[in-house]
Amino acid sequence: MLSLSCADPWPEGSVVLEEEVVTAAAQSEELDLEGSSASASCCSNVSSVNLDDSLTSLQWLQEFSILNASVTHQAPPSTHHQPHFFGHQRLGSEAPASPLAGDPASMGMPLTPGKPTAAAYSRMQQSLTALPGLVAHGHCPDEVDYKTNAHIKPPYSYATLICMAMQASKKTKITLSCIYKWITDNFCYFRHADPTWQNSIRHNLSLNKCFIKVPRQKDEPGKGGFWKIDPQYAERLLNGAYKKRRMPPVQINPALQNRLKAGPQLIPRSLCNTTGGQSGLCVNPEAQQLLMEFEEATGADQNWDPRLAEGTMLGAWPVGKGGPGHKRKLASRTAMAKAPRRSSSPLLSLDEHRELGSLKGNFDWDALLDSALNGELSLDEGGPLSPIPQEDLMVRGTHICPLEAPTGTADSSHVLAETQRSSGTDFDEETFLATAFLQSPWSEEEDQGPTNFLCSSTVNLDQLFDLGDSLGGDLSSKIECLL
DNA sequence: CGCTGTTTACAGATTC
DNA sequence: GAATCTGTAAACAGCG
Repeated sequence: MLSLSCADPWPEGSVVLEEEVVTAAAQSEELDLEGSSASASCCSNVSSVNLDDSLTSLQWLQEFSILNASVTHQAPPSTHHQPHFFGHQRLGSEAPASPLAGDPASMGMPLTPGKPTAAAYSRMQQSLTALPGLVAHGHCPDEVDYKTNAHIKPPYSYATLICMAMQASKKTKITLSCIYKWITDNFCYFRHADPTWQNSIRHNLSLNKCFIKVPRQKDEPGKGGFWKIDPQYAERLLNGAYKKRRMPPVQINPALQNRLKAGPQLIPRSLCNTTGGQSGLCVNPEAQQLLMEFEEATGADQNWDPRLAEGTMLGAWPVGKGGPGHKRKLASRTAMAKAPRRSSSPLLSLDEHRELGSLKGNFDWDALLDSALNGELSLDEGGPLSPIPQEDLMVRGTHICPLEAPTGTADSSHVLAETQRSSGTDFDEETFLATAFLQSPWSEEEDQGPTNFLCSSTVNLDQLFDLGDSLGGDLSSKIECLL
């Protein structure tokens, strides 16, 4: 059974206000695509300049398109949800809505804009319309809200997911259960999926040299150790981050599928959509109808892409010869149907709940992309919340020295330019952007208040955390509270 | 007992 | 087609 009903870490009502989106969209219109405005940072400039050069520079961004089968038929971007590539959509400034509260995924409800979604992709797409030839796929995917869409497997590798979780944790190290927690919180798919993915996570952690195990101190309670990203391999991982990985067109969560088939009584309460006065009412025929409509729409929209065309709806878990693990997954699904295994553990020990405080819905794709492209992220800053010690940051053999300028605008381009010069020519934007991505704090509340000091300063919070850890967990907790 | 972590094996996808 | 990457499955041991 689902044991994640406790995983609603966000206060009720912490929804993303629609007007926030509108405001952000309006703000975005003030930013020019050329990145020529003063407010548009150098990163925007860098990106836009290089956009003409190579598709690969934004290939990792196009990753957002590969699983767009989930279609919401939203109004054109020119209306309400104004796409904006370089603008700010500070959704993260609001505590994100709980992915479990009114989880539309279980019903195939339309996807919500904003949050861990491909909304940024939409913004990018519109921006890219001015850049002929860059939109390789030639389609305009709507938003895939991975946070609430349980039907579509996120197109990210497990290593990337781990990396994201580590980033979101804002700590240098993170426990396995926190990784689980973050993934399930931010990717609805995994909340409903067979927990074998956790095995893959563990496998990845153990196997991938990018991840270093940090043994738990003897006096530290809890199970297992911590994990962190090895700076030595960070760049390699970053290059892999968002690297397109071919995935089955639509991966309907089999566990969810089984529950849907089994009937509403099997749908956990946490998955019930409580909106629209349906509180407590689990998946009803109407909801299932919505699911069917969703699936039909998905199938219809897959027509544009032959790769997606073979995707089907319920029962279409990796179809044909494609799809990883299609052989054994069959048996697995069978077993799953018999007993939808779900981690019975609460995933977290009590002492880790505090640790998870910084994981609460911090993942803001829009802000992430915006930050990366606005130059808020910079290699020089090391990112106040970067888990990668800035002094260790290597980009293809080039040491990125921390600069003194606290803001990553012109300095970022400087770094990039310097890097390009020093490393020859093969430093690409993907690396830069991906690096920036991983250096980015998930923008949220900490944008205000005391955090401003930390964020704007050159203080390396990792070092701070390390210091805090060395001095005692209490201090570390206090530091975290400041964030 | 369940979670954590390691290891092995295999297969599909991607890259060169 | 080989190498590599990634995902999946499973067995096993250690630990709390």
